[in-house]
Amino acid sequence: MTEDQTRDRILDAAEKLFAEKGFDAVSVREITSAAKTHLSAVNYHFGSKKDLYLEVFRSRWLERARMVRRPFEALEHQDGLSPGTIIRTLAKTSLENPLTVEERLRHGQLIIRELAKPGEALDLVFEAHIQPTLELINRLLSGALGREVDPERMMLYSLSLGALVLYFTGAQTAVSRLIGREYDPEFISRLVDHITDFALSGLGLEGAECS
Amino acid sequence: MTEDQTRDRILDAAEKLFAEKGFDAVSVREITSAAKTHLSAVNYHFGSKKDLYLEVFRSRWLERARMVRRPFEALEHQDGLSPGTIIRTLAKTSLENPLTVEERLRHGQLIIRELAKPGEALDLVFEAHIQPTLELINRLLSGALGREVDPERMMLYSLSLGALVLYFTGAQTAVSRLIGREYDPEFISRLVDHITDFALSGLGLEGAECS
DNA sequence: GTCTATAGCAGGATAGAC
DNA sequence: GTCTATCCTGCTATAGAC
Repeated sequence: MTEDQTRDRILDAAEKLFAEKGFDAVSVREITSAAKTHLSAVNYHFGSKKDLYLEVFRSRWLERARMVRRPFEALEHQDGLSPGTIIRTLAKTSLENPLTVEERLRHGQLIIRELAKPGEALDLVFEAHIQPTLELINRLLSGALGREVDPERMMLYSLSLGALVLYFTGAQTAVSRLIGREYDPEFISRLVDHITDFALSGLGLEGAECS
Repeated sequence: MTEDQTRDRILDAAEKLFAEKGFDAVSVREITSAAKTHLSAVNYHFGSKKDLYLEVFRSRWLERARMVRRPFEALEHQDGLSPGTIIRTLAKTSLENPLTVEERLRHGQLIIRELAKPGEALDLVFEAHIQPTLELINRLLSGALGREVDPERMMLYSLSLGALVLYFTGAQTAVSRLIGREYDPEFISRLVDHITDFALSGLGLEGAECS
C-alpha cells in the first residue's frame, strides 16, 4: 500500500541529490534519510544504488523530457514553418516550460554530468530522447529551408543549439553569477530571445551570406 | 631531490583521474598508485585530497588556460580587427592549440563538472581566467563593431561562445558518438569553422537584421 | 623526507526478526 | 513488506618507525 509512495519518495530524493552532487558524492543513507525511510528500502525497491540511479533517468528524466518537448513535437504537423519559429519554439520549450526553475536546473545538471562522463544512463537518454529529438530538429529545419542541407552541417547546428540550451539551464548558477541576474521569468524570457537571435543570426552582423 | 618529481607525478595522475571520474569517484589511493608513490605522499605534499584538487586547478588548469589563450590575448594589440577574425581566433585557440586531444578533453571535463556544481575550484577559475577572458572578448568585439553594445547582450553573446567551445571539447565523447566522427585534425578544423560560422551568422539565413 | 601501519569512520549491501 | 543490526570493504588522515 505504502510501497509505491516509498518508492516515489526515494526517487524524488535521489533525483534531487544526484543532480546536486553527482552519483558518487551521494550516499544511499543520505537519500533514504531525505526520503524518510530506511537504508535497505533502496535495495528492496531498486536492487542497488546504481540501479536506482538508472531508474531516476528512466522514470523521471525521460518522462520530464517527453513532457517538455511535446510542444516542439507538435510542430511536425504544421505547414509553412519558418526557421525562426522552429528555433524559438525549441528554446521556449526548453526554458519556458511547466517545470519550476529548480526542476529545470536539476534536469540540466543530471545530463551535463552524463555528457562529461558518458555511462549507462546516457545510453538510455541517447536512444529515447537525444537521437529522436535531433532527428526531429533536422527534419523540421530541412523542411523549412525547402532544400536538403549537408547532414553533418545540420547535425553540428543542432548540437550547437543543444549546447546553448544545456548551458543556460544546467550551468544556471555560474551564468547567474557571471551576468549578475537571477533566473526570474523576465531573465528567462530574455534568454529565449537571445538563444533564438544567436542561433538565427549570431551577433546581428551582416554575415558573409547576408550580401 | 625527488620530492618535486613526486609532487608532479601526483598532480599529473590527479588531474587525469579527477577529469575522467570527478572528485568523489576518485580515491587518493588510486591517485598515488597511478603516480607510483604511497598514500601519505598526498597529505605530505598537499595536506588533503581537497587541497590536491584545488592545486590541480591552480597549477595545472590555470597554467594551461593561460598558455592556450595567449594567441587570443595578442589580438588586443592589433588594429582593424573584424568580428570574424576575433571569433575565429577564439575558436582556434580553444580547439586547435598545442594541447593533445586528450589534454583538451580533460581540460574541458574538469571545468564542466565545476560549472554543474560550483565549488571553490570554480572561484579560482572565475577570477583568474573566466572573468578576464570574458572582459577581453567584450572589449575586442565592442572595438571591432565600432560602437557600444548593450553590456548584457554582449555578455550573453560571450557566454554563448563559451558554451559552444566548452561543449565541443568537454562533451567530446558524446559529440563523437552522435556525429559519428573521431576528433582528428580534420574534424577539429571543421569544428572551428562551424563555431565561427554559427557564432557569426547562425544558419547562414537571412536573419532579421540582414535587411 | 619517506613509507608502513593503523586509527577511525562511512560506504553499500544483506540476513533475518517481526 | 518493513526495518534493525551487522558484515565487510574501502575511505581519508595520521602517528611514528626508519
